[in-house]
Amino acid sequence: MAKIIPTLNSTRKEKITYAAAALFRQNGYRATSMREIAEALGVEAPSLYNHISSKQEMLEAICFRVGDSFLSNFDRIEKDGSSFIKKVETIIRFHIRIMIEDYDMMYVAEHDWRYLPEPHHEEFGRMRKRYRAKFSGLLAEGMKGKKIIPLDPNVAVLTVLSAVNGVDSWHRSGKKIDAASLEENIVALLLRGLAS
Amino acid sequence: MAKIIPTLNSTRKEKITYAAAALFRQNGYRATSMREIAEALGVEAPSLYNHISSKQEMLEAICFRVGDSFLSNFDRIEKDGSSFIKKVETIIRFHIRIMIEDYDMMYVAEHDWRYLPEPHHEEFGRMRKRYRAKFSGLLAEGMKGKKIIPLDPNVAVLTVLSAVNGVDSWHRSGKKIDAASLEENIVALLLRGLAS
DNA sequence: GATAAAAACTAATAATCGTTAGTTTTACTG
DNA sequence: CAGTAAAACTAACGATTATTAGTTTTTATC
Repeated sequence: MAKIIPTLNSTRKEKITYAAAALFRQNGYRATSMREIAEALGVEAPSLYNHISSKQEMLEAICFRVGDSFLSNFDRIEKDGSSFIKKVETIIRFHIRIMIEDYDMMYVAEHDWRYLPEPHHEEFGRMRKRYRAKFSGLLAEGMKGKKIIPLDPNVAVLTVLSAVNGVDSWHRSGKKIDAASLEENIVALLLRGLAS
Repeated sequence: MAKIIPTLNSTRKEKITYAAAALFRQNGYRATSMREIAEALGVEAPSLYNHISSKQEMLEAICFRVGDSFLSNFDRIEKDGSSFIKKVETIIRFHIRIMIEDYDMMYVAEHDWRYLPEPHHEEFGRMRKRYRAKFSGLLAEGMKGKKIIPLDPNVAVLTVLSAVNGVDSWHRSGKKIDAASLEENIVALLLRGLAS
């Protein structure tokens, strides 16, 4: 009955994907039914199949959009000519911003990529690994040049990447602090530590 | 046919819960069927119901065991008479150790508590909130006494708690570093920061 | 070795899932 | 306003789910 109205910057397929991402984040991929996605769009479930080919396809679209975004951003920063510590800071800030602005998709890519069907699951796993290796390499370089505390670079990457996921909790708990302060606080903590 | 063998420190019910926790962590609560849990124990699915009353009950047991453990540990540390910064460090180390030693249950409590049935879901949410408030209060106290960098204490807590979840990635990726070094690296990063 | 309790089994339930087939309604194009 | 394509609909499919009922096997006690 009710039609999914396409707009200039959002096709019908994209509208469905966004609605799916929102529900996947709230309830998880496996706990979200096609009927629920359809209901959120004011439509019956089989109608969705005029625009998408499967539930899995939506998850793929979400995960790889996020993954591509991170990889291409990293490459851009790597070549921007800024100082080492500034590069690290820019990468961290990028993570936080994506977490704030594209929360649904970012969250789903992080939590539900394990439900990707098998050629894609392994491919996404490799993407994550490649990203962490790049980041870890950058940190190792900075440690050599004494620009950074000597740590195991792999552990440092895992910890930093997990830390920015703290934005997740911020999203759900009242938001008593604005996005800019949130970003500054996280960056300060990761670069300078707790102890003074 | 095959019986679930109880041992001294692990009743049949606990054995089932552990097996369930392992599978919940690997595949997620909703993606894990009772048949899979039974198969992991060498038994048919309906046999499980001689020991547990539902799938949800297992999730409850897992979540609240973890939650209680964290809260009681925090109270113990709070009263142990050590210095402020040492308390913070001890709490962080406790998180990391639980993450290493009770990985399955910790992971499930963190990721799947949203599937708790409703009186318990809200209760667990309150437990998390209470824990973060305690931790946040401790940090705020340290900031007042200049023992710690001035930050928004709530953001600091969210970031620290998320950071220790980085142990998660360590679990899955080859473990080329031992648990003790892992702990030292994370503690150093959180207390002193990346920049030198 | 008989008896009773514990714990396994088989069979089946109703509910829900993603998806397909076939049809009808809506919206655009001439 | 006729014709066509897009997008909605209803009905139903086979598969899977957690769980129950009822029964048989195993284990422990005397």
